[in-house]
Formats: sequence, C-alpha cells, structure tokens
Amino acid sequence: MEKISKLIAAIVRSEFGVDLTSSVSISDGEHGDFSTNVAMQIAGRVGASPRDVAEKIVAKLDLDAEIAGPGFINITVSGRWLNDSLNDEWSEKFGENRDGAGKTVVVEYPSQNVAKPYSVGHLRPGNQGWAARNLMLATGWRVITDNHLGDYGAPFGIWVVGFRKFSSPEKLAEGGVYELGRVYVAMKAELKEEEKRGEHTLSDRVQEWLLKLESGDAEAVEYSQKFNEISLDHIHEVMGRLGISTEHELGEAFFAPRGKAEVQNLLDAGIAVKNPDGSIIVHLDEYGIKTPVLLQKSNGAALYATTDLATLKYREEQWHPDRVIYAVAAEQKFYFEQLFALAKKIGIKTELIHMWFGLIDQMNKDGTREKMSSRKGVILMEELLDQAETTARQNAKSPDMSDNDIRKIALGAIKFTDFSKDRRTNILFNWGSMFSLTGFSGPYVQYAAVRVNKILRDNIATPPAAISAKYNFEAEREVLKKLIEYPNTIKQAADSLEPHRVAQFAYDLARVVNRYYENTPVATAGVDADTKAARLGLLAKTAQVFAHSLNILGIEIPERM
RNA sequence: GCGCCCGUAGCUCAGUGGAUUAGAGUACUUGGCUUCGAACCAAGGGGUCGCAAGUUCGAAUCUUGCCGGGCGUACCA
Repeated sequence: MEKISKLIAAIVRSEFGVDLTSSVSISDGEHGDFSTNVAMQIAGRVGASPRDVAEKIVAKLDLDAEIAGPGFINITVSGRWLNDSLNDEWSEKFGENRDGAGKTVVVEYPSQNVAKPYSVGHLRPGNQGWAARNLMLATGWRVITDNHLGDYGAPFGIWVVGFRKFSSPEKLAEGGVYELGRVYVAMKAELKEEEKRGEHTLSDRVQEWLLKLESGDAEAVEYSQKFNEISLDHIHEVMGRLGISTEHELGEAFFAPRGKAEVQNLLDAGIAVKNPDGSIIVHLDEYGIKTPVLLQKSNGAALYATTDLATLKYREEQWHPDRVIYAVAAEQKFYFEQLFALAKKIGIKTELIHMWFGLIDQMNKDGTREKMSSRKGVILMEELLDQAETTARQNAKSPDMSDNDIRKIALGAIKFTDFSKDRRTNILFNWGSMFSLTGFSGPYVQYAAVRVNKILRDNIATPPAAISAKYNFEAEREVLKKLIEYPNTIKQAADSLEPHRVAQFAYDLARVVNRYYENTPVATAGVDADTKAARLGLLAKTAQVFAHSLNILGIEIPERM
C-alpha cells in the first residue's frame, strides 16, 4: 500500500508538480485491490477535469488500473505481486517502525489504590496501559513503566479509624485485603451517616490520622506499612494473573514529602498563592482554566496534585522523558488539564498525554445504564478471572486442556472485550459478553492462530524456504492484502494510542484466515510440493503476525483449544 | 449554568469527509463435520446513521443550532 502510495505520489509530482500526503486505500475487491481519489483531490488545483487527471496518472502507472465514476483510480494487482511486496518488507519485526527511536516515554498504569481489593474498575487502566507500553516499544521508543500507587490520602485515615472501630488484627490476618475492603466500605457508610447528622467527629479523626502519617508518627507509619504490605502482595498476585507488570512502583506516599517541598518552592517563586484559610492554589486562567488547581488543603495536608507535581519533577530529573502517558479513566480529564497547565506554567516541556478511557457501566433493573460504583457493589478482579476460567473450561472441547491454556483463553476473552471498542467508549459490564468465546472475540482470533500453528507444527518437515517461483498466490490474495496492512495499523494505533485498531486488525486477519482455511487445502493429500511449500511459507508469516498483534494487546496464544 | 464525551441494526459496537448494496458481533431463520481442529464456514431478514439547517461535486463523517444521555466542575482520588 505504501509502495503504491509512493508510486502515485511520484507520478503526481512529476506530472502536476503537486505534493501529496497519503491517498491510497484498500478496496473491497469489487473496485480493484487498491483505489485512490487523488485525481479529484488535485483536479481543482491543476485546472483539469478529474477524469483527465486520472487518465494521465494511469498512463504513467505500470499497473493494471482503470478509471471509474467521477475519477477514481482502481488498481488491480496479482497475488504474486502482493506476495513479493510482502517479502520485500518482511522481517522478524514486521509491523514495527522506528518513529520513537532515541526518545524516552514513561507510561503510568494501572495505579490502583492500596488497601482495597483489586476490582474490575482497574481492568482498563491495566489493559490499555500495557497495550500503550507495547505500542511504544513497537515504534522504537525507550519505555519506562511506573505504577503510581494510590497509597496515600484520605483513604488511609478512613482505614485506620475503621480498622480500630470495626476490625482487629485477627480479622485482618484472616481476611487480608478483603477485610480492609470491608472496613473501608463500612466506614464510608458511617461517615455518610455522620454527615447527614451534621456532625464531624469521625471525619475529624480521619484527618488526624492522615496528618499523623504526614508528620511521620510511628503508629501511623506502622499502620501504613502493614496495609501496604497486605495490599502489594494482593496487587502483584492479580497483576500476575492479568499478565501485566511495571518496572517501578513509585506511589503517592513516596512523593508526598517531595510534593510539599515543591509547593513551598512555588510559593517562594510567587507562582502558588496561599489563601487566608491556609489552602494553597495555583491560578491557571492564562491557560483558559478558571478553576485553580489546589496544591494543599487548608489543614496543610497534601493531595493528588501535590504528589503529581513531585512525580513530574522526579521523572524529569531521573529519566528525562520526551513523553509521559497517563493511563487513567475519563473522570479525571479535567484534573489532568489542570495538571498539564500547571506543568507548562512551571516550565516542564515534556509532552504529557492523558490516555483516558470510558467508564465501566452496569445495567440497572429498569434498563438504564449507570457507572459502576462501590456503593452498588464492586465486582472483584479475582472473581472476574475465576468466572472467566470457569466459562472457558466449560466450553473447552477437550477435557484434558492445560490450566495454562485455559488461563490464556479466559484472559484473551476479557482483554479482547476491552479492546473491541474505542478506549473512549464506555463499556457495558455484563457477565455474558465479558467472556464471549465466539464471533468478534479474543478466543476467535486465538482459535484461528491455533489452527495455523497446528498445521505448521504438523509439517515441520517441509521447510517453507524453497518457495516456487511458479506459484501464483491467487488463493492467498485476501490474506496477503490483510498482512501488508499491518505496519500501517501499528503506526496508526501507536500515533493515536488506540489499541482497538490492533484488535480490529487481528480479528480481520483471523476472519480471512478462517475463510482461507475452509477453502484452501495447505498440507493435505493432493497438494503438490511447490504449492504446499508456498502456502506453508505464508502461514508461517501469518502465525508471526498473529503472535505479534495479540502480544501488543497482552493476549497469548494457547497450545491447544 | 459552564466544560468535555456520546447518540449508527432489537442489543453491544466499528466506521469520522469519496461512488453502486453504511459494516461486525449477538439474537433470530437456514445449510455445511468420512479430507489440515465446527470455539469454524456459508446464506437470509433487520438501519429516516438523534433532529434541523449549512459548507461541498459528494456528509454517518466537517460547521452551527436544537433534543436526549453520561462524566466533570479546588480541600475525594
């Protein structure tokens, strides 16, 4: 496709002296293999009719092309031509590019809160963040990953007060992170009741504990460490099951003291302003943001912006990134606008990107959709994974499938559901579609890949090296056309941080491969040696692209399914 | 009120400017396992692309207005 684009661009430049960007698209087959509307684009500029322009281009083009409608150029190529084009570009890293060569990007995900069980609310930050990491790697960036743990702030106070009120060391030892979660929910309800009564005894105690932690009080630090230890074990276990990880885990607690120092610097520099009540803000009016960002509460406590400010500075000093990607839900869009404006104001030049995604909705009984909330009862990640594995096991064709393959299929189903739509689209959570094993789903793609891998394994004795120059690849046209789109798919997905483009591609590839499989024998009796070798060679390429594209999404291919 | 996002088939979603039939999945109806794995393939019905106006040779796609929904709007994170 790129090849044809360049050919046409060259002709347009020499014939009409016009520079084009890109203009070739893949057709459906009814209008050739590729089509372009360049003639109509430039007709006005060169003062000729679109059809005349098109005819001049076609005359210079060394390909089978015809002009249709108002001036479309439809190009038809041979299977052999497609195969040769793919071979020209082929490598073990087919699809990747070097757009980010020499540059560093920090990707932040999934940034859960500690002391709460890992819930499906953090499914998207993990999946999408992991995919962003892989897309950056595939485009040549140096990538640093950091889990910005929510191990600080008001919730800490809530746990301590709740723990002393509702729980005990024995209960904590038994229930672990789930006991902490129970305490948190009970305490939030208690606080709400208190607020209704117009009192603030409990909420004051929550703030007291938070301040104690900030001042390094021994008992508070001990609580914090204990809760963190329990939580981190849990977080690591669940992230392990999800197949994601980060190199760093620099949480809010790590940055809070640094943040307070930074706030003082900004006060000294006259950038931050202290209000009469003690709160500290930075005005952002010059960036079109009317609500100032709050850097310190009136009681002196740090909050989100305080630690994020320090985080920005720390990353600048340690890693000198050219770009930082925050994989965080859509609710925080406005906050990140504030943070990025603040960064500009203090002279940080790094490109900051909020890779946001839609919420996870639940269906109400009356048929309306509503954001999933802890008030309505969260769904735990472990529960989701268990359920997915149960479903995959129940639907398994053979009873002796390995636990590892079951795990891959379950995860493939869950992750693909996330990537099956644009990341900005809200996801409707429902137990049925979450584990979909057929149709537009992870297991569908995995299944196509497994079948291809099986054929390759069974025919390992036939090396696909010696591909006959005689074979015409006409039966492979659709597969070839799909494969040569891959580099462009990666580029677009990486440029816009839209992993769903990769998922769409993997599904499309699986579809053409399944059709091919149905209609074209590769290694059965009656297929001559040249044809067999040629077809196996193409399947080997297909297998590589399946593995590569699914890997970007964090999906593995089972041995059997 | 203001800001951002969204409205496409019964349902869940792609498609964000190029033509004849706007695509998938799901659900529904039907056909295909004695040949490389049927978690598959093939066929069918199902759409005033929220409404209206504008720009253009051409609009689901761009602009404006309206209607409907979601999220946000400094001491939560």
